[in-house]
Parts: sequence; C-alpha cells; structure tokens
Amino acid sequence: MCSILSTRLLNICISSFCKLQRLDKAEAVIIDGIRLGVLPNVVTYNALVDAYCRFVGIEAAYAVVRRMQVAGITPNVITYNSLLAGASRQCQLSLSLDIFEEMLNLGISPDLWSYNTLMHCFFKLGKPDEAYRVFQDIILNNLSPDRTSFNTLLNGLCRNGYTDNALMLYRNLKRHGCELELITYNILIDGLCKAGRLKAARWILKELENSGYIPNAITYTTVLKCCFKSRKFEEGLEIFWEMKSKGFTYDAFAYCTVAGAFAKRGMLKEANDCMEAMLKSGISPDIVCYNTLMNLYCKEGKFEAAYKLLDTMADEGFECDNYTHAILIDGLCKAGNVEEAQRHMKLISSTGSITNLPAFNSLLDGVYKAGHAEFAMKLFKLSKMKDEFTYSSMVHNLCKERKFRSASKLLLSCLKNGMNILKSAERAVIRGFRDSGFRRGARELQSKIRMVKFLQYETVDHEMLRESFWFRQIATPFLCHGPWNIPLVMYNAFMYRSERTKVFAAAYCCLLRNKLQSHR
DNA sequence: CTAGAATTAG
Repeated sequence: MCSILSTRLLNICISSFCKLQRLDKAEAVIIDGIRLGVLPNVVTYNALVDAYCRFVGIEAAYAVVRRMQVAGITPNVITYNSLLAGASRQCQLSLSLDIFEEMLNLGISPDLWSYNTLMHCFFKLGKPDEAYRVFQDIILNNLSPDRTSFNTLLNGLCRNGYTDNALMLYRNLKRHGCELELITYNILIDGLCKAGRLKAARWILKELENSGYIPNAITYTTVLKCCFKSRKFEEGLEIFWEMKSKGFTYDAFAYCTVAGAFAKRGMLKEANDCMEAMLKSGISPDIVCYNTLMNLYCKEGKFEAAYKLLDTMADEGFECDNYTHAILIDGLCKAGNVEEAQRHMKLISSTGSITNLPAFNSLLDGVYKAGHAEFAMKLFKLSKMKDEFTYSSMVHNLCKERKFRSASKLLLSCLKNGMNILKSAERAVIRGFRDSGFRRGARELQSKIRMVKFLQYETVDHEMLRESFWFRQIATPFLCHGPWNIPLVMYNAFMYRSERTKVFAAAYCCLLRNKLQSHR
C-alpha cells in the first residue's frame, strides 16, 4: 500500500516537472526514487515519453521506451498514443504509420485517441482518403467516434477543400441532436471564411450565438482575418478594437493579423505602432511575431534591422522557419538586391533540405525583373516544384516584355497541369494580345482557356462527385434519417458494396448508441 | 487527439 502511494506521489512529481519542461529534474527524481526503493511504473514512463515527444524528439522518446522495456515494463496504448501524436505533430507520416504498425504488432489495440490522431495526421498531409479510411476503422472496430473525431473530421474536410461535406456533416450532427462545442463552430467558421463563403460563415456565427455560446478570442481572430482577406479593412479594425475592449488581445494573434494587414496596405507606420503596442502590453514575441516584424523591416528597406532581428531570434532560441527566409528573400529582391537574396537562398538550401517554394518564387521573380530573363527561364524549367505563383510571376514578366506568345503557352500549360493561375496573369496576356492588335489571338486564347478549364473541370468534377459521395455515405453517415430514407440512387450503390453497407449500418447503430447515452 | 496570427500576386 505504502509503495503504491509513493509511486503515485512520484508520478505526480514527474508529470509536474514534465509539464514545466524540466526533463532533467524529472530524470533526477526517477533516479532518487529508485535509490529509495520507489519504482517507476508505466504511468511514470508514459509521462516521460510524452514530454520527450513534445520537447525533444521522437528518437529521444523511443529511447525512453527502450529504457522502460529494459526495466521490465511493457508499453501500453497511452505510450504509443504519445509517440503517434509526436510524429503527427511533426507531420512524419511514414513514422506515424510505422508506430501504428508497431503498436498492432505488439498486440496493443489502438483506442479512439490513436485513431483520432492518425486521422488528423492524414488530413494534415492532405490525404483525405486515408483519413477517411481511419474514420471507417473507428466504426469497424466497434468504437464510437467522439466529439474530437467529428471536430477533426470537420477540420480536415475544410482544409482539404470539402467545405460542403463539412457543412453537411455539421447539419446532420445538429439534426441528430448532438451537442456541439464552441470549437466545432470555430472550425466551421474558419473553413468557410478561408473558402470565401462569407454568407455561410455569417450564418454559422449566428447559430453559434443561438446555441448559447459566446464567441471567444479564436472566433474573433478568425473573423478578423476574414475581414482583411475580403478587403473590409474598416470593419476589421472595428473588430480589433472590440477585441481589445473585451480583453481578447492577451496574445499575439490579433496584433499580428492587424499588423500584417497594415503592412499589406503599405501602412507601415501603423503596422509598426501595432507591433509596438503588442510588445508594450507585455506579450513575449514568438516566431510569428518575429516574422511579422521581419516583414515590416524588409518592406521599409531596413535590412540592417532585419539582420539584427535574425541575431535576436537566435539569442532568444528561435530557429528561422520557411516564413522567415521567404520574407527576407522577397524583401531583398523587391529592394533590388537580388545577389544578396541568391546568397541567402544558397545559405538556406545548404543547411536544410527543406524546400521553400515561396522563397523560390520571390527569387525567380527578382531574377527576371533584374534583367536576367534567360537565367530566370532556366531556373523555372529546372525547378520541379511549381505553383500558381510560380506560373503567374513568369507570365506577368513575359507580358511586360511583350512576349505574349510565350506567356500564353506558359499560361495554358499551367492550366493543363491542373493548377490555377492568378486572374491578373490571365488578364495581362489577353489584354496584351488585344492592345497590340491581335484581337483574334486574344479571342483564341480566351476560348483555349475556357476549353482547358472545362476539360480540367470535367475530370476534377467527376472525381469530386465520387469523393463527395463516399464522404457523404461514410464520413457523414447521418445524411439520411435512417437507412429507410436513403434516396434510391444511394441505396443502389450500397447494394453493390456490401462492405460499405455494413459500415453504414454500424455507423448508424453507433450514432443511436451515442444518442441514447446522451439522453440518460 | 480537435479551432485563430506571419511570406510570394493584385
């Protein structure tokens, strides 16, 4: 009895030190405990594994797992959930899969947390199919998805372009009387805002308030960002003042959003004031704040200050990320110092192997604008990674040189690759043809664009239809009130796929179960 | 395990 109590005390001690990121202290306490005859158990080691995952790395966490095995303690689901969450946090998909497999091999059956984490990981990596398969697994393993499962699903659907499916899932959850959390509404509002569907977002905001919740700082920041994105600057500022008066500016989020919006409008003084107000209110800057400041210094042309900021960041223990480098490289290019930008690009590509497409895009644009058109074209052709900005920048630059034929070729190849191009780039080429007297060329290009888009849309659309259908069927098994209300078309599809029918039935049963439980 | 901020264009 005594030893159980002591181990419990030990665990409380360990978990406190782990939360404070004092892993050295935690380790010391374990050694002291062993010396005094208090042996650590699974709980002790699990706290350590989680802390190592969060603050050090997966490898270090695995070292703890090996240590516990040596000590004769078998890792359990919670150990593996921590490892899984750690890998997911770092977006290491293959590692997550390995961990999951290892877990299965050891005969540890995953619980809801394991599945939720895995699902989140797949969504984060832009693999909604895999994520959906995980959701299927939850049901096939006779587990009931909880609120977090649905929140993760909603968030993942929104982030992967399935806003409609997310909305449908939301409606069905609501219709079945599931109690929604504030976070659920926030997820949806953010997803809808980012998809540019302001009307729907406003509607959900209203439903949030109708269900008795009060919008929190996150809701406000989401709406704030949305205002600036849709160029409702004044409205955004008003919301910011409201946030201030309600005490929702206790962290850096709102300040960085507003400062970023000011900077984009060229109102550098106001942006600076905003950041200064933030620092004055005692918020300690994080990496995003530093990047926002970096952007301001670059836009103002204060490169000395920018480099000094790099030193400050290093002193404070912050490592530069892709944003930092992209901002600096873009700033240097826009200031006409392409050589320095190239030097910095070389520096970051020599130290890390991570690709930084925004930085590359800025540099490419800078090189072209500095008069090295051929070199830029060579870089463009050599690069494997291209996005809509890469193409748009090239098209714009070609148009400036009045090379409309090459520009239109590039534009069409961009669309054929299934990528969008900025509307401005499209307009530039068409206007270019028209203004230089090639009215027919302009018309031809327009119809070609329409054609390519149509073909693209056709293939994409079928894909989307099918996808959305499966999502509706499984991820939102509550689309219909019951199997008896399924539209005939869907019913036929169920008949073809007995396995999916089974999943649907299981999902429906589990929903009923949840409903019954919540009524009790 | 789930929600908000920072970069490229216009």
